[in-house]
Amino acid sequence: MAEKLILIDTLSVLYRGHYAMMKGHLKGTDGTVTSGLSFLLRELFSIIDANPDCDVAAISDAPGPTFRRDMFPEYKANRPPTPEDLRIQTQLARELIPALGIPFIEKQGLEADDIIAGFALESSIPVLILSPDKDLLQLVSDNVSVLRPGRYGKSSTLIARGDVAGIMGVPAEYIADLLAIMGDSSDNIPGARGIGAKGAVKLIQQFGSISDIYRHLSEVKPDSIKKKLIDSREMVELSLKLTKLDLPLAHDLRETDLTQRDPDPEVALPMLNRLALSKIADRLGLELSAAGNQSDFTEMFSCRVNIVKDIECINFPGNGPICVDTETTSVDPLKAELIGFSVTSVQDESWYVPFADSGNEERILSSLEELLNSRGYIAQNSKYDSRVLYRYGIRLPVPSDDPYLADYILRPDARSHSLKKIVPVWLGKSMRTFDEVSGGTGSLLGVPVETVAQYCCSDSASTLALANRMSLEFADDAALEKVYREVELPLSSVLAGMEIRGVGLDREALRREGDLISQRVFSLMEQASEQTGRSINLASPAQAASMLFDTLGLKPVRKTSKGARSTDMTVLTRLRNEHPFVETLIEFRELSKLLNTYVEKLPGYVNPATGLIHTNYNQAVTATGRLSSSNPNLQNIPIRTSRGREIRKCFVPPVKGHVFVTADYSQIELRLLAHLAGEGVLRRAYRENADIHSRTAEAVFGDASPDHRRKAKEVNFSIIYGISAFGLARRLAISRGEAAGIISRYYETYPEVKRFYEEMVNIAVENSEIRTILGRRRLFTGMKEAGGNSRKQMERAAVNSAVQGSAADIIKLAMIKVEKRLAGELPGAGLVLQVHDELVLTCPEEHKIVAETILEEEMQGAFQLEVPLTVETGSGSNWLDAGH
DNA sequence: ATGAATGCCTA
DNA sequence: GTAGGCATTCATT
Repeated sequence: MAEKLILIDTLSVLYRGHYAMMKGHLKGTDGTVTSGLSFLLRELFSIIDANPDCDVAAISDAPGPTFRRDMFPEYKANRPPTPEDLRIQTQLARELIPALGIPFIEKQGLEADDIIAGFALESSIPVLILSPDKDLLQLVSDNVSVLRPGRYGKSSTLIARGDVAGIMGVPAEYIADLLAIMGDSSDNIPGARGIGAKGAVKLIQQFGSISDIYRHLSEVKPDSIKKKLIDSREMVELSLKLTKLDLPLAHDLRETDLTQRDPDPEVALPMLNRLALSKIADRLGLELSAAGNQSDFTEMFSCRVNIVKDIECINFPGNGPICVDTETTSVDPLKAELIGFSVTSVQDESWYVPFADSGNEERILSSLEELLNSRGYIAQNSKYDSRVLYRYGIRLPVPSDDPYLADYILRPDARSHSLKKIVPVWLGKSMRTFDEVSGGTGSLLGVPVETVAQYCCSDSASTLALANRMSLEFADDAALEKVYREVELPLSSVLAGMEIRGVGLDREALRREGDLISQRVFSLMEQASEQTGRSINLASPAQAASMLFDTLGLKPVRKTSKGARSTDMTVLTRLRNEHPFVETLIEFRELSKLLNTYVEKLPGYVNPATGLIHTNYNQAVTATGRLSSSNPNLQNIPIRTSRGREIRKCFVPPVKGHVFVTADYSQIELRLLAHLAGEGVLRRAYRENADIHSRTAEAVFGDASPDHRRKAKEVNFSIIYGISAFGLARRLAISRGEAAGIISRYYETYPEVKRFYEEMVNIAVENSEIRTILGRRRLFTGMKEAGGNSRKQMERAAVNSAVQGSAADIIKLAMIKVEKRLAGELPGAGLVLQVHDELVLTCPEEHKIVAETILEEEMQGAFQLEVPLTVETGSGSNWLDAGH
């Protein structure tokens, strides 16, 4: 007797896969589109792999009419004909699936849903249904779960009894009722006219089933809903017959043998071959006849696995750092519960320690902390593990290696630096994915400990192997190795600390500000309809364009990249005096941005356990070496407008009695330009502590009037972005000719800047890379071949990378130095925020002067340049007041 | 539900 | 003109 019955909603999965994979447009050797089929087979075998002892049936709709059509002729009547690509794939599935040894079932007059329901309801063993379709959620029970296939590389989700209400709003037994009320346009199920998903959920939550609702019709609250229910009664009851899956299993199907059989290579191989589905063939151990198909098969990474209760008494071979990998319940380090971990000390031997419910948690943790601190440690994306372990009381030193960061330094152009991606690159082996091991459930909790141990040990063993392999790669590039070992590795500990400390959010103040802003937003919406005489969704750029250029007759200024008439800020600014509605739209845009992005989103990021916001600093995403911040992004908190500043005010120190101390580099990128370009005039100006924008204004315009100084400031910034006459013209709202004149006068004033620009372009072309002041690389390939705008764009990026990347290097050095000093001199203080040229720390109020001094000294002294680095500091009880 | 398009916040 | 993250709309899935 099998342990589990797996039912595949074949066509739904195939359809979903076909659409989800459209981009790839997988094709067989004869051009047959296979996106959906390939997705279906992948999902199917990944479930089978995860459930070794299971019965399986691939269920399909039979062609031809169904009993539902007899009952309701319009059923599924509004469907467009199946696209040809899909029709072919369904036919292929009919032939291929049985040949692969998977029972394939369809029956005239029945839909797949009915057959699945029949099997599921009568099964005596647990049932797992693979389907993206929400209709089938009505079958979920203690015995039946639904697995939704992952979309676009995301992992699949397992929906068990307790999960349905969370997803759909009502428990499984009411799903059919829910669908019958809300209707379904794709199946042409009518439902109650005028009641949508939200209304239907509300009704069911309040009254229960459809018959309950109609029994209590008099109690239904808004009369409008009551009337809709009365009007649609017949349709709703008919709809329920269509949505409800309660047919008993047909007799002839009851006898079907659902055990898996051996594949039939005679039929399957030629098909797989023709369709170029070699991965599927590999999986089945079938050998494809065509030559060359084996070459993409790589050996799986493997290691010896020991499952142990504790590591206390183990003598780990060697004396180098220990490689560790944790398995947890979440990718979010604040939610993650430790399931277990593995340690590897040499080569390919690993120890796995199950942690959760071990009954021995304290001893395990203390022995792990002792081991990692005495020998040093290595981990893939160590910041994650160190944050998880921090919550268990473990304090870790700076990691000795982290292949995630090493790969970012060695292969800055790689899209992902994840373990699964880099192991094949560096070690030539492939890795089992998390999804495969979790059986697509997204969780390791139900997975046998032996499997988890194997997976976890492979991770830590491969991480150690990577560290060793990648160390060799650094050997002939001392500068690059320094960036990795002396900047990125120590910085990862600094960032972990910053994320752990978090920042406070004054939710009360934020809510008050939000109330003010939304009041104003409402009145702007009214104002808009008065000004234009029509109703309009101000949030829609398309509607805004139609209003401005069709209804109000204003002249379009510019096209968007896709040819639509642009309505962005630069356009609206020019149209400002043409019609009062423009001003209304501008203010609406500002305020709705603040509301949607900050006021309404930030409170959701406050961690319930700490009461603080813990952002994530990503250390391996940007092209230039900068950090980025996400969930939430704290590097784009408003500051320019007065209402924006009110939001910044709501950020407060994480500890009572503390203040924020901020420090930012003054014009660090322009100073770096002076340094890197060796531009004597600029250098002298900075050494004399001159007002650089005024100097530029005098040189370029002949005087430093406020307007000329402002323009000169823009010009100085433009240089850093890789100047172009076109861009500067747009920025300053002047003609391209005038902009070109300004640029040439700029270059006459600072000739070395022009030379520097050309030098950077040359280096990028010749070496296919640009390096920062510390030697960090960014690759520029194909510049020789590129022409026109694409070449120009690469040139600007190359110049900017040298400057922006070097600034990133320097502030990273400063962060490491600041944290070190704080740890020694002001324990209790610590960095909390970095915004590219600004650092923010938190410290007790009485230490703010010392803290300012430390920030200033360490930031100024982070790296010696030919020009001074200057820093402006401030302190206060919120982020706005701490700035200046 | 997803991704492209558009737009806007930061340095 | 550089570098990011993330919001909504809208069409397509």
